Order: sequence, then structure tokens, then C-alpha cells
Amino acid sequence: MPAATPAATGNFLWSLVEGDLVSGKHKSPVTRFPPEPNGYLHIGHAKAIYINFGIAQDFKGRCHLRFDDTNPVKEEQEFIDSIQRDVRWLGFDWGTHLYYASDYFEKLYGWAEHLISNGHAYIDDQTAEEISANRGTLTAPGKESPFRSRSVDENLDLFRRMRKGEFPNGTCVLRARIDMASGNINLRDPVLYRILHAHHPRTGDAWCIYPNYDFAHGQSDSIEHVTHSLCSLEFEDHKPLYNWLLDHLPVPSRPEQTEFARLNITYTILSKRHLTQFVRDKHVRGWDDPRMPTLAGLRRRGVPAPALIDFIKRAGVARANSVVDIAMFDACVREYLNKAASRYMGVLKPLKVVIENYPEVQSEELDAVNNPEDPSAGSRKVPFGRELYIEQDDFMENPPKKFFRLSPGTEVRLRYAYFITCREAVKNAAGEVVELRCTYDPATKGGNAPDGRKVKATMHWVSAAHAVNAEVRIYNPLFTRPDPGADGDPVQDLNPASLELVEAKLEPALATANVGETLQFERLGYFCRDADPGLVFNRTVGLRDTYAKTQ
RNA sequence: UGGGGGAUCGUCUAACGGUAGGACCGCGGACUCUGACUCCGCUAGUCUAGGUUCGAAUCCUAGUCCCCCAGCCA
Repeated sequence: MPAATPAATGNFLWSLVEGDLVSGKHKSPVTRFPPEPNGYLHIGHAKAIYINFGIAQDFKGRCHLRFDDTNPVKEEQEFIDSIQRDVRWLGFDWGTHLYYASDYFEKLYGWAEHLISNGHAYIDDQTAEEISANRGTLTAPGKESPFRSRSVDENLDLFRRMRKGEFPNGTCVLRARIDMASGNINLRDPVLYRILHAHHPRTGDAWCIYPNYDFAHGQSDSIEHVTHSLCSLEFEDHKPLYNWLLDHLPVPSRPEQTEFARLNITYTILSKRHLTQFVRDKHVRGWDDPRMPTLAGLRRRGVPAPALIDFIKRAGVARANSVVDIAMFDACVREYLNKAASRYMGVLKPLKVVIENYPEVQSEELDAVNNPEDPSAGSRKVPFGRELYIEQDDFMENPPKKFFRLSPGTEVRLRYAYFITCREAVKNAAGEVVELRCTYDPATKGGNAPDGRKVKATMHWVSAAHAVNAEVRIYNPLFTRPDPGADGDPVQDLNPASLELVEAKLEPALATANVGETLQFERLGYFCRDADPGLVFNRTVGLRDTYAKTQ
């Protein structure tokens, strides 16, 4: 009996593991996260990571990080490195349990000979096209290979010569001898080994034959004594083969595969093939482009790992295919950041304001609260002067009924500063408002009127003389529709306005912001300093804006 | 009339024969030196048709719709 099992989380995988512990089937769970190092991890992987590492954590077991590196033509060291970085960033730790399927190549090779020796596998000389043609269709059975009944000795000899490198790519393959008429196509004599004269990131040129997924995965699980092999739904049809191999090999343990639905999100593509394409064809600026759903991209955008995990939890784990609204993700990010992020003021679309009754040469420093949600965050000084910038959207010459902000003759509060009243809007030749002439009430210093009068709006601002310039990158959804690719190629659904660059004016404290720390620009959203040279901020997510919605 | 899965508010998800609940979205309202946050309220669901049962989202039968599989990818 396990000492203590955590409260049920309400999803079937946790219940499954808990049940196996309670029944005594296992003493503690062993799971694994098994990415192929052929790309960067994305938010879909975060779900698999959360499930596998989360179960290990909650039930006091362990989770292995295992690279499923059985296809050298697609895999690179860069991806091996980035995957480890990203899993750590999410807050998980595999301890000493870092493994590679390639660690088991010798063992797997031996098991392949074992299968051959028992008549359960054979070398097929058919071409890839012939194998495909003879596999049959979804409704028609396949045809047995003419090489299917070779002798054990001949098969063994051929397999050893495959390993020695006597044959070029594609000459022949090792196949399991199962059932060419099976309704499950994975059981129609699946290919187990293929010839690949390719350099492997870890084993180099030691091998020229490589096991495929099916021949590597279950056995690797068994070698590592994995108890629960949790994978996504599309592997469901592989389970009979997974079990067949465990049945026919002298494996050290008996792992059990269970499948869950992978994560889908509106306005998002989570197919490695397409993500690779976006990077390769420069539709984005790299794997860590903040518009990408990669963990590297989300991190660079300023999304905190705990918010990401929270989202994964809220989206839930089930066996039904679903598409989660990206709004739920945004909500998780905002909820976390509202508590955690320090507040600053920055103006994205500056409109000059001159306080006519404020002395030309004067300036002063005003106290501003760093985080109203967190008193321990303290306060800072913000410089104020005669010339300021406010947001263009905060002024309207002819305001509609519910517009609370600045317009000719109205009074508003500049946050932490003074009440100001707009006296005049100065226009250029084109008739555009380029400057506001205002007056301030010195008695309202700090933001409150001694006479108790109220204003309907409080606006952010920066002092023109003290402002620092910054490039702010505003990210919009990468796609124009919630189901990109539904009509074919997702490239045609790419949002041409997914990146907006603005030259912003920021309060001076922001000049020394830390790269990677997400901050709030009051009334605008959350922003994170980029590592690019100069002062560059990425918008993580905007604040909710119920006023904009009424427009 | 190949095999394997799945259907619960608009979207995710809970319920394990006993009051269909939560979150997100949306819509109201209160509060507010962020039109943010917070708080309160509202809207809204068991794929269909039968059956078993005192009682069905849950069990049975028959349908319907959706997803996955025909790589020497994973």
C-alpha cells in the first residue's frame, strides 16, 4: 500500500496510476518524457511533460528524460540541448535519469537477432514501393512478401551483413513476421530496422542500420523499468505491436502504454513539420520567435513557466480530441502576472502634452507604487516635467458619450502626478492633432484633489525630458483564423500583422530592466525585455480592455 | 458491413447508478489613482432513439457524427 496518494486530480491518468499503486501493482510509478530531438519543444510537449513529470512528482516516483533518437537523418545536437533547457525551464528535473534510445542500440540489435532466431522476423528484399503496395489497404488485406519464409540462418546472415554495411540504403529491411491480413495495419509485418548510412549525433558512424520507433520504444521503456508509458492518441494502434514485441523478447520489465489526447489551441499550429517550415521559410524570426508556440518562443515573449503549467492543468487531460481557446491561455498568463509583475509607465503611441502653467525649467520626482497587488514590492520615483507624452488613444477632440479620457476642456488625472485639463489641441497642416496644451492643478500633487473633486479617468504618461526610447514589439496571433490549415496549407492563413513594431517612450527606470523579466506597462499589458541589443520589449499579452470591446 | 478511439454549457473539463459542478469566453452590476485587478450576478450543456432502474451523463440495444491508421517518420 502506498503511504499516501495525492487527492485525485480528476483526470483519468492520475486515477490510473493511483489505482495501480493502491492495488499494489506498482510500488511507485516510473514515467518518461521521450521527445525526438528533431525540433524545438512546443506547448503541446508541455502537456506531455506535465503529465509525465507531474505524475512522478505527485506519486513520489520518477520521470526519465529519454531522447528517442532512432532517426539520425532528422536529429541534431542543437535540439538535444534546447529540449533539456526547455524542460528545466518548465521547472522539472530528471535527476540522473537522462537516457537515449541510442544507448540501447546494441541491446536492441541483440533482441532483433533473438526475434530472427525464433522465426519472428525476416529480412525483406522488396523495395519500399513494393512493401507499400503489398501492405494492402484499409479494407483489403496485404500480400505476404516472397522473402517471408527465408531460413533463420539466411536471415541471420543477411541481418549481420546489413549491420556490417554491405548494403546501400533501401536494399532491404528487417520485418516482424506477424499477420499480413491484420485489420491493424501496424501488425502487417512492420519494418523493424532499416539501412541508413547516416551520421548520428551521438553514435556517430558506429551504425548503419537503425531500429525504428516501434522496435525501440517499448523495449526502451522496459529497460528503464518504466511502469506507465503515456503517449498521445495516435499511438493507440501501435499498442498491439508494442505488446507483441514485449511478448516475444526477453525484456526485463513489462511497461504499459496508455494514451491521452494531445493539446490543440485555437489560432495555433502545433505540428513540428509546419513549425519547422515557418522557421526554414522565415515566416518567423526563428524557433524562439515570440509568435511561435515553442517553449523558447513563449519564454522569450515573457510567459512565465508557472502560468504555462497552470494553463496545461486547466485545459485538462482526457481522451477526447479538443481545441482549447487561446483566451484561456491568455487568462492564465494575466492571472499570474497580475500578482507578480512590477508596474511601470510607458507610452506606445506618444502624443506630446505641454503643461502651460508648469515652470519651464522645473522638474520633480513623484512616488509611484510598484505593484498594488504586492505591497512588499515598494515604490519608485518617476520624473515629471512641463512636457509629457500621453497615449494618442487617450485623447479625442470630439469624444463620444462614454469616453472618459482627455478631450478639450476635460480634466483627468495623470497617475501618481496631477490633475490636468486640456485647453487646446494643436494641429498640423494635415489637420492631425500633434500636441495638447494643458494646465495642471498644483494642489492635486500625488493624484488627489484636496477639495475632493473627482475625475473619470486616470492616465499613464512619461516625462518627455526623461523618457527613454525603446522598440516595442507587439505580437498578434500568427494566424488569421482559429483553425489555421483547415483549408489546406496553414501558410496561407498566416497573419500579415502578427508583428507590429512601435517606437515607444518609456519611464527611465525601464532603461535598466532585466532581460527576461516580465513587467506591466500600466493600462497596456505585460512586456518583457528582449536580449536583442538596445532597449527592446516584447509584449507578452495585453491587459483586458472592456472599453475597447465596446468600440 | 478493415481496425482502433471519442462525443457533457460557445470552449475546455468534472461526475465512477443518487441535486449536471468548475474554469475560460460573453453579458450585467459594484468597486477603483490601471476602463486593469477584485467582488457579485446572469446566460448556457449530457449526440439521437429506444430499453433496464425507484432513479441514467453513467448500464444495455440500435443509430448519427468526429478523430487516428495504408513511412524503410516519431
